[in-house]
Amino acid sequence: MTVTQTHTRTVGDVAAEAGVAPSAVRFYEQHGIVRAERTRSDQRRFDESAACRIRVAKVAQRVGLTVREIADVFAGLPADPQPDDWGRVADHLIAEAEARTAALKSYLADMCSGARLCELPDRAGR
Amino acid sequence: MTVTQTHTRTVGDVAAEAGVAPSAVRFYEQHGIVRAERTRSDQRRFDESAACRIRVAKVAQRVGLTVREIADVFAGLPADPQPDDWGRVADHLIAEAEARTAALKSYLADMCSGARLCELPDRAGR
DNA sequence: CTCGGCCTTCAACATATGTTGAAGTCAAGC
DNA sequence: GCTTGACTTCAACATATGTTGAAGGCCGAG
Repeated sequence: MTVTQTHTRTVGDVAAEAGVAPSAVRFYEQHGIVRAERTRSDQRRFDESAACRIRVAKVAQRVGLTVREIADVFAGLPADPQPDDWGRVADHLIAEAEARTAALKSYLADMCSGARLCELPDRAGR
Repeated sequence: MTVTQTHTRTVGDVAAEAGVAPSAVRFYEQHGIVRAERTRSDQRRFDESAACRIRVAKVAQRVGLTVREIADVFAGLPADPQPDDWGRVADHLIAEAEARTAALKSYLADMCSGARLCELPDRAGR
C-alpha cells in the first residue's frame, strides 16, 4: 500500500513553487510562516501547504501585514489544512485588510470634510 | 493688515501635532513626505499641512504603502493644499489600498475555489 | 551674561525583511 | 572512490523605517 508522504519538499522545491529564493523560505520558517520536519541529515522537508503559505504571505504583506502578524494568523492552521481551514484564514486576512482600508478611508473622509483641514483631533489609531 | 505666515511650525510643533517623535519628522522631511523652509539660523519651519501629511502617511503605511510611494502620491500636492487637492490624494490612496485588498481577495478566492487547493496532494486514491 | 530649552548635524543603534557568501555535509552518478 | 549539486549553519551585508546620543548653535528669561 502507498503511504502518503506529507513532508516531501526540499527548500529548493518550495522556493521554486512559491516563486521566492531559498533564503526566503528559510527566513519564513524561522519566523513561523512555514514549518519543516528534518531528515536524518538535517535537511528541511516541507509539506504541500508550504508554498501556499508563502504565496499567501507575500500577498498579505502587500496590504500591510507584517510577517509576525501573518504567522499569528497561520497559527490557526492545522498541519495539512483543509479548504475550510484556508477559508477561515482567508476571512481573517481579508477582514484585516478591509479594516485597515476602512481606517484609511475614515481618516481621509474626516480630514477632507473638516472645516479646518488638518486640525483634526487625534483619531489616527481608529 | 495681517500677513499670513505659512511656515511657522518648528520640528517639535509638527511632531506634537502629528503625534510622532521629532526624529520622525526629520526623517519624513528627508524622504519627501513633508517640506520645510529654513530660518536664517538653519532651523526648519513647516506649514500647517505638515502634521496632516504625516498623519495621512502613518495611516497609509498601515495599508502597505511605503514612505517612497506615499511621497510620490504627495508630490501632486501644491504648497498650501486645498480640499480638492487633498481629495485627489485621498482618492489615490484609497484606490491603491482597495487594489491591494482586491488582489488579496482575488488570490485567496482563487486559491480556496481551486479544485486542487494550493497544489494539494493527490488524495483521491485514499 | 549666563542658563535652559529647543534647534542643528552626524553617527550609531535597533528592528523588519531578506540576500549573499564561506565552509562544511550528504547522496547520487560516473 | 570522486565529483557534483543541493543541502546545512552562520555571519555579513543591504534596504526600509526610525530612535538615540554627542557636540554644538541660537534665543529668551532671569
